Parts: sequence; C-alpha cells; structure tokens
Amino acid sequence: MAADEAVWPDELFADLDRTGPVPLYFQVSSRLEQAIRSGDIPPGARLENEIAIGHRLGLSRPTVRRAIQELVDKGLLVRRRGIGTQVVQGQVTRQVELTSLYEDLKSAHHDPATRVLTREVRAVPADVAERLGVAAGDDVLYLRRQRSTDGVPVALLENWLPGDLADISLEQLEQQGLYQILRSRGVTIRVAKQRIGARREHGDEAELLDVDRGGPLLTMERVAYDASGRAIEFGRHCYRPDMYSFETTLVAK
Amino acid sequence: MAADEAVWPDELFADLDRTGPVPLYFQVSSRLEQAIRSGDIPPGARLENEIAIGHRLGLSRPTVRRAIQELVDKGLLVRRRGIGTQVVQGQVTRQVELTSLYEDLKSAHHDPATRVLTREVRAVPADVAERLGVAAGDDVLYLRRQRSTDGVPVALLENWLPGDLADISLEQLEQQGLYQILRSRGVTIRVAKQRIGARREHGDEAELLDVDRGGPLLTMERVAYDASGRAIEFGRHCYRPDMYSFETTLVAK
DNA sequence: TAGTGGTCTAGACCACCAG
DNA sequence: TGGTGGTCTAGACCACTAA
Repeated sequence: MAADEAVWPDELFADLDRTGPVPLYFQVSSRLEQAIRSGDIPPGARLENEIAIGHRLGLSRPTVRRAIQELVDKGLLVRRRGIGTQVVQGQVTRQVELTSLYEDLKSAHHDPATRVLTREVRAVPADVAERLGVAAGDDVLYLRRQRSTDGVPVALLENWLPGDLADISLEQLEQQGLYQILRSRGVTIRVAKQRIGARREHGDEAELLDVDRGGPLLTMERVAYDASGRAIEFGRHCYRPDMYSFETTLVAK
Repeated sequence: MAADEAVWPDELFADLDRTGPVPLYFQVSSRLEQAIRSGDIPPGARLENEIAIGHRLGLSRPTVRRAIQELVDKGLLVRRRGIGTQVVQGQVTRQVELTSLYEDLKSAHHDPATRVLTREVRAVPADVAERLGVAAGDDVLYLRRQRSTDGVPVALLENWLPGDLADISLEQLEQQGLYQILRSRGVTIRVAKQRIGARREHGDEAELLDVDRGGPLLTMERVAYDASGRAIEFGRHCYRPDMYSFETTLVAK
C-alpha cells in the first residue's frame, strides 16, 4: 500500500442496507462524498483500487465504479488510467442544480421571503408562446415576484406557466418556491435550458431591487420541461449582482 | 410496436467498429445524437427498449444503456421507468463545455481574434495566490487579452498561470486559445470551478470593449485544475453582454 | 399482466502508466 | 512487468406504468 493511500474507517461503510429502496451505489457515493467534504479523506488522497473497494464492501466492481463516477461527475474525484483515483485539490463548491432560487437560498441557511407583485391570467406574448410551445393568444399564468433574503431584495422573477397550471394560489407562492409547488402537484421538472447574461436596470427595477438607476443586473432566462418533454415554465429573472452569482463545476468528458 | 415508435435507418448503426479505439457506446451515442439534432428522429419520438436496441445492434444491454445515458445527461433524451425513452421536446441547445472562449466562438463559425494587451511575469497578488494554490509572492505569468469576433470586441480576459508555464509565447497567444496551447504542452484541464456574475464597467474597459462608461458587464471567474488536482490557471474575464451569454442545459438527477 | 427502465452480479479483455 | 482504470458481456431480479 502506498504511503498516500486513503484508509477510511471501515465502519463508515459497514452498514450498507441491501433491503431498502436506496441503491447501493448511492449509499456508497453519498457517504464517500461526506467523508471528502468533511475532510476525513483529505484533498490529494488516493483511493484504493475499484476491485479492492468492492471486495472490502462486498460489492461488485460495476457498483463501486458507479459510486465513484458520481463523485467524478461532481468534480470531487479524478480518475487516471494506470494511476488510480484521487480526491481533487482545491476547495469543493456547490453545483448549480436544478432547483429554484428559493431552495438555493434556503439551503444556504438564509431566510428567503417572496412578495407577489403580479399574479394574473393573460394572453401569452408572442416571444413567450414560442418558448413555451403554446398557441399564440392562449391564456397563461403570469407571475411577477420579488425575492428577498434576510430582508434584502435579491431578485425579480417573471414567470409564465401554461393555462392548466393557473390555479396556483397567492398564499402558496408566498410560502414556497415555484418548483416545490409544482412538485406537490405531481409535476416534476426533468430538463431545463437556461441562458445567463447581464443588462442595464430599467423601469421599476431599481426601486424593487434597491440598486442604482441604470446599474448592472445579472439575468437568467429559463425554459423548464417535465418528463414528457412538455414545457412547464418560462422564466425571465434578474438578480442584484452584489447579492447573487452562479457557481458551476465543469468536468472534462 | 407503438405508432409513435422511432424506427431509425438500420444503416445508421450498421457499421460499428469493434477493432478501433472508439468505444462502442460512444459510436452509438454520437450517431444517435446526430440523428436527433438533424431531426431524423423527431422531438417526442419514442425509442425502442434497451434490450431490443441491443439485439438490433449486436450489443449487450449495459452498452446500449450507457450510450443512452450519455444523451440523457446532455438533455436530449428522457427516460421513464415503465414507459420508455423519448426524445425531448423543444429545440436542442449547446452545452456549456469545458472549452475556452476561443474555441466557443470558433465552433460557432465566427472568426475570433486575440490581441495580447499584457504578458509578463510578476509576483502573484494575494487573492490570486490563494485560488491558484501557490505561495505568496511567487512569480506567475499574468496575461491580459482582448478577444474579438468578426472585428467586434467581445471580452477582456485576465489570466494568471503558475511560473513553470511562463514560457508561453506571444505569437501562440495571438493564434490559439489558452486551453489549446496548454493541451499542446501536455497539460490537460480536467476540472474547473467557475462563478458567473455581473458588475459595472470601470477603468479602461469601456474603451477596450466599446461599451458605454459605467455600463453593465457579464463576468466570469474560473480556477482550472489538471488531472492531478493542481491548479493550472485562474481567470477573471468580462464580456460585452450584448455579444455573449452562457447557455446551460440542466438535468434533474 | 406485460413491458419498461433501475439496479446488481461475476466475470473478461484491453490500454495506459509506473518502476 | 504489475497494477490501474476503461470497456464489454450475459445474464438476473426488482419497481414502476399502462392497458
């Protein structure tokens, strides 16, 4: 065994649950991720080889491989043929995930609040109809919300949803994120396509976001689709750049 | 066979190369991707089940599964247990990939050009030293470049590289992207962590980017690591928001 | 009930890299 | 030369969905 080989506590993986609904590869990868993020397995440490890990845990190599692959995709591990698998150097950061801003802020231990500025059913604008895949002139639900965290305005959110989702209540919107509401209605977002850019403030945005007139804003446009490929939501958001930015980890294929 | 079942031309997959270095799953996924992007397999079409595809192509199910998974991860296909695999609705967009801006622009059939504003070895600033993981006061290569496409300035790129990469020539920098130069030296980027934001123009940026004084700029900071986890490059870039934005496809796990 | 994808096994051969 | 990850096979059982 090499000197820099990681030898994690056996008990960390001793109690795999083979009867429950949680996949074995997920149990392994999530515990391994926790061990890395907590520093129990330090940056630069080498893992045992895949077959040895499998033997140690009583798992086949493909299952171990899949667990490791999860963390490679997250940018926590690096694999090199002929060398082995290592924990990456550098501090680990959170991924851009398919969650709403509300959940983003909540998981960062802030106190998010939503103020609904507009909620009405109206005819869909032409540019939105195209992105949402609905017929021109169809009724859609239009939302405009102001999102704050710890009392400071962070974002202005404009959203358009197909007419059959128009019965989302104002109370719900003030207490939950949009994606959370959709999930509770059995609508699950599977794919989203988004574009991040910047532009100058205009209209009432300076007042609502408490920024300088004509100052810079970070913008995001997104179309979200459910499992059947149907467009569920089109959003056009703008953020206070001193309060919010997008983090991503990219992994070469 | 269901009415909406996709039956792609057999000849599209008839000539799999089992001897060459290209993995079978990659041959399948790339041809399938092309068929989807070209519209030969239309949005909403259902694929055959995995075992049938495997039998048709003479491949085992895990190999077919992996090919399909590649396209699911790219947001081109959606899988549902008990239902099947479908091509997503909505136009397909390009992924944010681990390439440099130069290659981004070049692949979009534009004509990118680089003007090197500064290229010198200097002591590393404290904030950069931390991100690059080098000792305070170490010599690093500092680059400042102006990137244009079709004669219009698009971005200002500031980069810092460890001292042992300081012999990158000015001629190279004006003719290739930074990542391309690094690859030709055997340095391969494997993981990058980036943050996208916005801020106000300041200093000489208005002149160099041909934008209004104090106008909005799209910004990106990035640390890139090689396979061993060593930081290879720290970049601090700003973009003309009317000329550039970041597109991403997000897939729920 | 029949069909789908989700997971898992126990092997195999290969390409690449270090010593 | 020995060890590593990269790829591939040929099965198996299960959970979920639609008819």
